[in-house]
Amino acid sequence: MTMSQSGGRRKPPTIHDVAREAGVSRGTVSRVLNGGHYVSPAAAEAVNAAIRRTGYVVNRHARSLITGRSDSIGFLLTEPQERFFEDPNFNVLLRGCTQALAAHDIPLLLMLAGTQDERRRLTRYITAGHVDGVLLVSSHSGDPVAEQLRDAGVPLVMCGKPIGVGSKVSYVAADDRDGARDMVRHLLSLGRRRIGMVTGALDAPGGVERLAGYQEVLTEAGIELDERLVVSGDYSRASGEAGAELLLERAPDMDAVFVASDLMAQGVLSALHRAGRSIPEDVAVGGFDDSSAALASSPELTTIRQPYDRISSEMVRVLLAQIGGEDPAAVILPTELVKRQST
Amino acid sequence: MTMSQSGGRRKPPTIHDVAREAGVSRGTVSRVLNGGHYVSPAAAEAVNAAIRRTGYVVNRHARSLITGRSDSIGFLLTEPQERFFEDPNFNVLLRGCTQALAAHDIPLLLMLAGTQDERRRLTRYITAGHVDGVLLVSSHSGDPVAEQLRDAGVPLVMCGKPIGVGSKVSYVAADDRDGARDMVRHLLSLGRRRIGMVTGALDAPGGVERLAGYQEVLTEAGIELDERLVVSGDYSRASGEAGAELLLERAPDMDAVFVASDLMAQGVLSALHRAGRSIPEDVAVGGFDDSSAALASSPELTTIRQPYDRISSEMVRVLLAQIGGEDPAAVILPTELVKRQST
DNA sequence: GCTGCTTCTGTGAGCGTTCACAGTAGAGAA
DNA sequence: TTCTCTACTGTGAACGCTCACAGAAGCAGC
Repeated sequence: MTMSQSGGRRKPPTIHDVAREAGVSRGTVSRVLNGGHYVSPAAAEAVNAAIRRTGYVVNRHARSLITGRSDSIGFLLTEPQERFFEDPNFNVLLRGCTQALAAHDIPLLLMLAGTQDERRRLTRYITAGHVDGVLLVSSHSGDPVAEQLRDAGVPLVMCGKPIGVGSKVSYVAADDRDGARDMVRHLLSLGRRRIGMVTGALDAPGGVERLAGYQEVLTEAGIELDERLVVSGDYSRASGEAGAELLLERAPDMDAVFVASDLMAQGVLSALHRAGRSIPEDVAVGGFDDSSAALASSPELTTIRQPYDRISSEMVRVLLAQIGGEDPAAVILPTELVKRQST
Repeated sequence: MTMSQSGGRRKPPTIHDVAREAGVSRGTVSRVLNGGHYVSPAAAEAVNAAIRRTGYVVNRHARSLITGRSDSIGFLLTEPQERFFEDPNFNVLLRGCTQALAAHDIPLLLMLAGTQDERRRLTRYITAGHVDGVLLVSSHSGDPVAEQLRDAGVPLVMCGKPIGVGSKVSYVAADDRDGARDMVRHLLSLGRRRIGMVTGALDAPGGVERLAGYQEVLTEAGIELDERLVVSGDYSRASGEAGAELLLERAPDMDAVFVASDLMAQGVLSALHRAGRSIPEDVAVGGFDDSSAALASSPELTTIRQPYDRISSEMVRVLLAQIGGEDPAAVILPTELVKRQST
């Protein structure tokens, strides 16, 4: 067979070249390219052979011009830049989405909107139709961007439950409350009774739910809630450190802490070490996420695994469905307790 | 020709609408859009007003179809996926490039090629002309992808010096050797004489240069090189940990270690702690990168700062220049010693 | 007057696709 | 025969833009 050579090639082959090569018309080649219905087996075979021989690749711009679709989707992160630097979760999510989209041969456009200006610029870009849909990640939800995009009719899926409940925006989230429950039950099963908590950001459902799960299990166990044992954080490492210091001050007899993210738990571990507590003997520490931070900590962190791979693949699935005309959907995925050395 | 109005407005305005609105022709609008040369001030003003009034945004697909440019560039990472999860440097680079491109209103397509299959798929995608150029990140260079893209005539800039020296590929890198020299001189200035090293991957210039700098300074200082003091790593946290264990076994009298990346230095710190060494009293530890890992370590890491923000902006600058027809270029940026608690 | 030059403007063509539609061939039914 | 139906194929027109080119207007020099 003829090898596809890379001689003095200047312009790439067009659908016309393929048609001529296969001895058929443009229309037939186009039909083969898009599903292959109403094409005779012989023609399809000839076209495929011609495509292989010429090294033809469809010109996405020409296709987009007529279909009105861009066949690309945006990954929009509306977070201050430090969090993107610091938090491994974004990475995992970004990678998962990129791969899930790659399976559909859809490129991902990375959009980082740390500032107000960037947010405006990107919103305009998106609403101009340059992407077919948006995967939106933002831990402080109640984000105006989400509503703007939804109102502009842009297919949209958020990671984590958005704050406006009935707002008709798709989202995929882990079962935060259930995960929190599992962790606190685990700490109770180890005989701990003075269990503190460093919460996540409480302006978003994720943080609220994890706190609720903690309170729920303690109440069930007949343990009175002690507000000195709860401090709030914002998912950053620094807030974990500060939170632990505050807890030690307020409740020196604390024998366990449930921390709403692994990154914060890293900060908690530092503070506890500094205070001379040994882990898990004096204080057991439980995290949330099972991010790479959990393994990088010493001791390695017992944590609640969020199924990030499934979260990202579900986000993509729901988004593509929505682009295909389906209604917005909410997906809640189960979490899993991962026991390591810190408890 | 009064047929364009038909019920509720669905389609976005085109250049034609703007032209009619401004009372000029398509050509004039196009000229205003692309630089505004050969346009009278009056016409330019009318066009801009019309653009504002109609909310017109150029259709990039139509433009790309005729110009042949896609006005987007790819960020290609050819690394096994674990490294992308683990290493904060990629994040910083990715963010820097995204922002530098955003300033030119150029979207970034994220391309992750962990496997051979993905590499093939993405190479085809790129050579099909779907992006105007590629920012290539790969710590194990000598990457066949780089040569393939270069041979296909795709504008390309690598992060870090590629292994084939005269290979006519643009790259931007920090001055690895000089950084290593600074760090080792710093350790010497603290009175340390038994200085170990955990190297980076030695199949790429970055790792080799850092080792060379280390050897150079020791030799200058009249210290005999001791091969028991050098172990090789691969930039991963685990390899740092293993490396430190090996060093402790081979040279228990070691009083300092220079580690070729912060992430590996984290591993080194763990191993040293476990062995009961106090830092920096017993062993001083110096890292490389000044990534977020340096601050997340305890004690905080003395390290060599790579100017990632400048690296990314230079990569973008060089790439855009190359797309504009300029020759490939190499840029070497200076590093800086950052003193913290680990030395 | 004609010629040349500069600055500005409008027009037709065409980029590579998809889509709607018209057309063909062959099989089966009336 | 003729008509209908199905399975397939080819063709012209878009899609929204840029580019080359032609032309207009103004001005100067001869």
